[in-house]
Amino acid sequence: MHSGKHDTYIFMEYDFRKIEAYWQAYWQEHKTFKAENQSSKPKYYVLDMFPYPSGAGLHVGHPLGYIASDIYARYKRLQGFNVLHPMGFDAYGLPAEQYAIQTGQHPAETTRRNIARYRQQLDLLGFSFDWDREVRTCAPAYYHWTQWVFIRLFHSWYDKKAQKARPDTELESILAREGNARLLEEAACSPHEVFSAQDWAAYSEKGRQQVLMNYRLAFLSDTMVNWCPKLGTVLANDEVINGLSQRGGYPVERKLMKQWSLRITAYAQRLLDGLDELDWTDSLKEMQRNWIGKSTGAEVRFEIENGAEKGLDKGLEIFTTRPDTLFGVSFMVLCPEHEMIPALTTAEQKEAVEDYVKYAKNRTERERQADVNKASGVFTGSYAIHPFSGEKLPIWISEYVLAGYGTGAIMAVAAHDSRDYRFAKHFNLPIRQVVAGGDISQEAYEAKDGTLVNSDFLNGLKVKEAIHRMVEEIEKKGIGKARTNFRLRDAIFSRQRYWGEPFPIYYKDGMPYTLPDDKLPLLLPEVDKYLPTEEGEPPLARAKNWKTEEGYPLETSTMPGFAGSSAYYLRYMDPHNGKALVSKEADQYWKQVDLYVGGAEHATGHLIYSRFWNKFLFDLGLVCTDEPYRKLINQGMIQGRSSFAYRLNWANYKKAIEAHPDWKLPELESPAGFAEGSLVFVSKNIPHREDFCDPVHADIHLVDNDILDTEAFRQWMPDLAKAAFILEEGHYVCGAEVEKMSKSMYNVENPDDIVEKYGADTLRMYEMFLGPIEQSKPWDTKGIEGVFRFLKKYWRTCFDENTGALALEDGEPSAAELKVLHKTIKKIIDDTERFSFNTAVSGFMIALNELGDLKCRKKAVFEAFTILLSPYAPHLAEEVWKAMGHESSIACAPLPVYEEKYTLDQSFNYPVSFNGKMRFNMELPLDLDPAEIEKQVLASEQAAKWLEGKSPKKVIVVPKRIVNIVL
RNA sequence: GCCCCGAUGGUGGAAUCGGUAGACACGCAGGACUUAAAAUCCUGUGACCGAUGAGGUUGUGCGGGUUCAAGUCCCGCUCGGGGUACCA
Repeated sequence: MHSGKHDTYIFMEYDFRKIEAYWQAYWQEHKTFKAENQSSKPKYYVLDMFPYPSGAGLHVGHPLGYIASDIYARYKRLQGFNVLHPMGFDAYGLPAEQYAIQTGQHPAETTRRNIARYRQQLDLLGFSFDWDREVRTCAPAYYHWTQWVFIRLFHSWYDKKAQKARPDTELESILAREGNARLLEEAACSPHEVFSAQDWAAYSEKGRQQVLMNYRLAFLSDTMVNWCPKLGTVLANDEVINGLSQRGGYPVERKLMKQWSLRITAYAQRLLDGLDELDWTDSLKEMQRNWIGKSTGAEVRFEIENGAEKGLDKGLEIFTTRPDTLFGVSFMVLCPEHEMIPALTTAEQKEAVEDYVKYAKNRTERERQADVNKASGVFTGSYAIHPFSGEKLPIWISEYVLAGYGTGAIMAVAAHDSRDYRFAKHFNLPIRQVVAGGDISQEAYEAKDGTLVNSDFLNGLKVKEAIHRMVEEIEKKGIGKARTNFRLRDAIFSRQRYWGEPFPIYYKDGMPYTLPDDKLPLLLPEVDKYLPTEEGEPPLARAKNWKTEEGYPLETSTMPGFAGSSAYYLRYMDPHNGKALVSKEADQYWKQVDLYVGGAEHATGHLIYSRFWNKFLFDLGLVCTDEPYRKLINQGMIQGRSSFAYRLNWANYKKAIEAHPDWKLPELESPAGFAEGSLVFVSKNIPHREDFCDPVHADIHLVDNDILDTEAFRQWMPDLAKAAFILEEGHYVCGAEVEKMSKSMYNVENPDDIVEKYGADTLRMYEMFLGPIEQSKPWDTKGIEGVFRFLKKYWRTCFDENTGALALEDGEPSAAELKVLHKTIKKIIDDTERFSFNTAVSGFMIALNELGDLKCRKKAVFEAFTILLSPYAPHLAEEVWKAMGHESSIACAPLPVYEEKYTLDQSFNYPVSFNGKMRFNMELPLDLDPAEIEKQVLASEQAAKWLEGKSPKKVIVVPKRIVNIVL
């Protein structure tokens, strides 16, 4: 962190550098953490979200989750589990490609370098990864299987009735047998025309392929996509945040393009239901539920006035969650992309409608989001007919109706929907209240609470009953039916980029076909530049001979980032298998991830895609569990804690001289002299400092416990060479603020620096000690000394300070010593089980303090203690373990067993309270029953004093807790 | 706007099932050892009243409530963090 003047003293005692280097080499050499695919032991699979290796390397926030999972993995090994704890790299990604575009350097090269750096940093922290199982998504042996799964997705369709994916060969035979009438209902498919078996027989090869495309789980279609011109590619919904790209923050537009998509919507219901079974946090499940966004309601068809003349005799289909408000409909609204618009538009309205559609088309996502509260739209000139009242309802167009949801058309109930209300107010359309409640002259009444009015046969019903009744009526009339909708959209699966998995797809007669399995992996070709071609084709179009042996052109898009990360947990089970993604045996043995640790930011991306991917593989019988991650822990983010020095600004310099002669400021005539090395910094708590000074970032490496190293600060930048400081109590005290960890704020803490100064064991324990694992918190080294002292003290207790030999004694531990030990065994095991690592670290400190008080140096006690400590401070634990004469690594030691008999108390100190207020404590034997306790308490001297002859109304006795007397 | 989560000393946090709030650690103050520093060890440390003691009062964002007993449960707010955003 800063000067190393104390280092010699650290070395004399606990030499963490030597210890950690030794054990890291030992683990690597002995393959201590190698997991076997066959074992008599029960299995446990602990997985971290693998990192994207960025050029900046790891900062202290990254390892937080890795440390937690490593503790748990090591703990499970002690418990006798065969633990799989692998690590790898999510190696495809935009930054490496952006860098390649700028420098011409091959992204594979940058990625390889960054991975090497990550690996080096990870190794320093002493993780128990089985590196023999490392995967990299950009390795051909890995993306072979990403491509292989894509081929399966392409050749599958989703049977809604059976609730599973089935092969397209079955689909073809159904179509040949009976046409698609039934499948339009029973299969997850894109909307398309109904046809008969005879029609199918008459279709050409190309025509059939076009039909099949509507059913495939990986399909090509013209889709409204998020196009990012700056990145030159499309993005998935979860990669767009507030209209800007997640990576880089560039603007994103809506654009109609031919793209690969995954029919993830087919699995919406299963993705929703599956959540109930999972041991995930409620907040994360809730996020996924909202993202999937199930809503139930009804689809209703409205006749168009003179529909037959306009060729619209099929009417207008809308979706609503509030069929109860059908009598409150006063107009209809279509999205600007709606296919019926040309037919609906009357001659008088033609120009206005065309202008509006054009306007809406040119608006970016960002513009639309900025104007959420503005109403805009245009009347088509046509009318729909109310199915019950027969009333004429004007049909409008507005961008507040979305093309991708429901049918892209709504019935507007201005009184009971705030968006319809705003629109009606703006265009002066009628507002008709049909549910009693609220004040609709002010705002829409949206609560699903109240009684129906002005609604014919619904009058007097409660909202819930009315919804039910109306759906019945709609179905009876044959104008619609109950229907469920999901907010979840199909995932756009192609990227117009270089650095990703190539699709195993070639084109024949304009239609895509999959490569045969024996042509996999389809290797990523070399290109001269990582930019799109002049014609706007993706970079792969630059590759020479980018075609099959038969000369068919290959797909030029590549797969998105989530392709490689969707099934990586399976590949770790069997990473070197060249014949299958994962062997049956390996899958049967490891089944699913028992503990998954990673950031909550993947809630609506990776964690959904991955569940979808797994469910698909499950349907194909390739994996044996329906959900990939049984338990999930979201580690919080570690923020930066910036330090500030307070610079006296020139504007206030003269004033400061007058107001504060005690600051002894030199007389300066010009700002030039001021700038040339007469900068003055005022310590944080000097009175009136804030009236004269501006805060400026000071590099946190020049600050220790908020005290600035003024000498180092002067040397930091040339401008500061002659800086002067107004001190308080001999120190310059800095201010601090929590900000994002970033270079520009000079607040990045690098794990290597901490390891260099305190060692990996201290860093590991300190990151855990900082607070609950799920909580976000600023990085602050303030408390690290406490953990460091603990480890030094542990070392000193076990080893002789002068000789370094084991200083523990043989002999039977005393009752008091055993009590401390067993109390600690229980606490550490309980805390580790519930992922409360911060309290576990406290438990070690308490135990060492208590053993210190007892002057305990018994080998038997410290042997058990050291095993408990080994997941948290593995290097030091190994060192002690070896000194005790054990041959093998402590990682294989058996976890000490808690025995209650050593911790049982003979008596218990009962707090006795009167009317809820604590008054005195009374020690009583433990085995008393409540009645006996009550008797003894009431008979006591202290109770008599408090009762003063009165008899208590009530006495509450909670064994081993409290006695409460109510007067 | 909607959904979720949170608020405890100077600081990070503990209190696992409604049962002695503030464990553990940092910081701070005082002391021991030392020529000195570092390292190490000891003592004190929520606030207020009291004499520095005994002792007492008060105290978990705010206002109510349930209970013998509330940081914990219920109702109503305030503030902070995260997610999501015309999803009909």
